[in-house]
Amino acid sequence: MLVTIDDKSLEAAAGESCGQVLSRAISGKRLKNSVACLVDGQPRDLSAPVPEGTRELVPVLADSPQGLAIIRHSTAHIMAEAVKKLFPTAQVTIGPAIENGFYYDFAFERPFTPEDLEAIEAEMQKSIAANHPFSCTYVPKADAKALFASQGEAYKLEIMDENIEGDTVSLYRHGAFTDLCRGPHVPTTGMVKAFKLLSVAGAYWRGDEKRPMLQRIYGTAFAAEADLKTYLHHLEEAKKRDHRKLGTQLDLFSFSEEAGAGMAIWHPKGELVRTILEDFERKEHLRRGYQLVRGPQILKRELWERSGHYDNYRENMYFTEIDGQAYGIKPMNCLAHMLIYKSRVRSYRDLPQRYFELGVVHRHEKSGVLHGLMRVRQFTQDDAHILCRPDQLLEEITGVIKFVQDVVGLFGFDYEVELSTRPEKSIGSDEDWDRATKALTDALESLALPYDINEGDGAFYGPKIDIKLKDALDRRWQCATVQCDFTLPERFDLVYTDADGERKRPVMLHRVILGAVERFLGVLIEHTAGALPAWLAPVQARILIVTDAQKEFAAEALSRLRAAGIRAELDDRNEKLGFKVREAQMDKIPYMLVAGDKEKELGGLNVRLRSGENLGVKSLDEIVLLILADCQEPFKRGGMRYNFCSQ
RNA sequence: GCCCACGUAGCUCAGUCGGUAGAGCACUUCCUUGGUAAGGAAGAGGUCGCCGGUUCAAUUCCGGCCGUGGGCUCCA
Repeated sequence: MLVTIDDKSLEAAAGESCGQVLSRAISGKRLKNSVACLVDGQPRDLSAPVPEGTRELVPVLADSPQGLAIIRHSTAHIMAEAVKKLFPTAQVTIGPAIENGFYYDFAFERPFTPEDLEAIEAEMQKSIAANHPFSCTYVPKADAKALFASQGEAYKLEIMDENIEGDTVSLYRHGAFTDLCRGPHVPTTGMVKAFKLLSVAGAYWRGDEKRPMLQRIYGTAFAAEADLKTYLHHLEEAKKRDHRKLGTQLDLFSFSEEAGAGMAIWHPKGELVRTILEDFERKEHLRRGYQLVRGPQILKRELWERSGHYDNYRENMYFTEIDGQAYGIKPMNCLAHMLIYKSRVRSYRDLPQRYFELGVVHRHEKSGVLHGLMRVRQFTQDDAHILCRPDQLLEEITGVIKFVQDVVGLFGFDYEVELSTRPEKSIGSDEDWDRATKALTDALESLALPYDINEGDGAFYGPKIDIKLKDALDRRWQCATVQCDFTLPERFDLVYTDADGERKRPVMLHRVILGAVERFLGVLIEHTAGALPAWLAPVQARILIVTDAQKEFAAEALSRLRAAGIRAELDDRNEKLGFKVREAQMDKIPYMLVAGDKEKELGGLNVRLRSGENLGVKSLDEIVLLILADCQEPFKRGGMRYNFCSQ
């Protein structure tokens, strides 16, 4: 795999390409599966000459992550070639590889249509069939600018002016198409074995909404046709898990054009799930020393002016007027929590104060960003504000992260952690920022949580940790977050009397665990494909009768299950058992309890799980214990306590 | 907010190159009492998102609005 180059072989390799040296050292087959190589860790074309001083060469295999990125980026070039050939007036801009594919942004006078995409694909196939080599040349920047200027490629000129330092640029050519590019690329276009163009969408030039809107064509490519098929199949499957689809199918929630965009309407089953989840949250917060509080839905505008929300967040807020007095509908819960803190004199002994509220907030999100339950205009945050002394910061942050870990672990999510540090525009002293950032990193490290750093992406008032969960289509949604805040305590003049009798400023932590109940449920529905764990399932058990000879027996069994606290229902319709099982399966009900003559005689019910497994006939007592144990199981595993029997 | 696409029965979708519409599931009634993913028959259900324009005539063409989807920007 790894080819070490000593001085002697480097001399022998003089004038040879990396590919030639590698082909001598490794089997031809392996080289055939390679799309590029790493020269001392740097990705390079196989056709590149071996640079002086090279110590090692490593082939990059087509199906490795790096290999896929190179294939995808090369496919983007082939796509740009096809677009320029079919639509000569289109201007090329940039076309990187991304997580599951690639895109290329074009400036063109009319929108691309699905038919255009087909034509582009066909044109790409021609280029691939021709098996053009990708070649790299280094030219003076001035020459490259002359070349792109002659082709009317204004965006490429801008990139050279603003983004490329030095006097030399690299150009990649295949067939008749030349692009400004750093590379590397696959050796020839024929190495692209499997690709598909997926969609076209608008995208701002340089991601700036004040710049022109370009057209972005998304596509994907894989090392082999089978991998592409698998991926496309995965996309289809993921769409079936879409929480918007399942929300309708399972009758959990809906949106109504009449009610308004971004306003979820919770149906009985959905509201039940929410209630169970919120009840769980209240208990877990109380266990961890939080206090339950509740603020008003609208507060006087002056308060929002004082907090800075009016200046910084006004476009996202809704306002109203009462008796000539202006009010703002809360987009956040912190203000009332601070008023609670201020309602009496606080001693250092009183800290930390941890105020928890399932706070309903309204935010005027731009219409284009609304997305099912994931992005709505009214939502409920599991919000808390912790007011503590600076010396308590580390312990409080650690406690919050541990809390998040417990909850995320309970549901078995994949997640990513990001630490965002001080942005350019920020307030507060260096000392405060350093202490807060250190507290956040110390907390992450003490819990051995891997994390990425988002330099300069913190809030203007303090650094933060974000935890992002993935949805069915691999999109990331921010859920939990912990933010340090020195500003609001300042603005609202929050103080406590310290041991030395001095009045001091507490630090405020803003934090959420689930984030928003709505978003979290959206992600959870996709994560579980709608088969919610038994403790959260709106209907835990459904009794299915075989004939109406068991109606009475089944009704009796139902009331016994309900008396034991099981959320059960009865399907005594005049339908065949197979039909009822099918419906119960589609409703994702964890326990299907069949009542036939046999069961009636034995005084029990036949237990079928939604996995299809049949546990045989069990007594009602056994069934109750079975379901309750199933409900407790995730909590036991996570070392949490949540008592179902007390409900 | 921006670019593009879409909006037909409760749900999933056909259809109409301008002459007011159809299927499956669901719903109601009847037959069927059937043992682990769809038994049968009949019936009912739509001002084709809303408002305007063009036209003898608009669900169909045009415009505006509302809503949804894929992205961009922004965020829990």
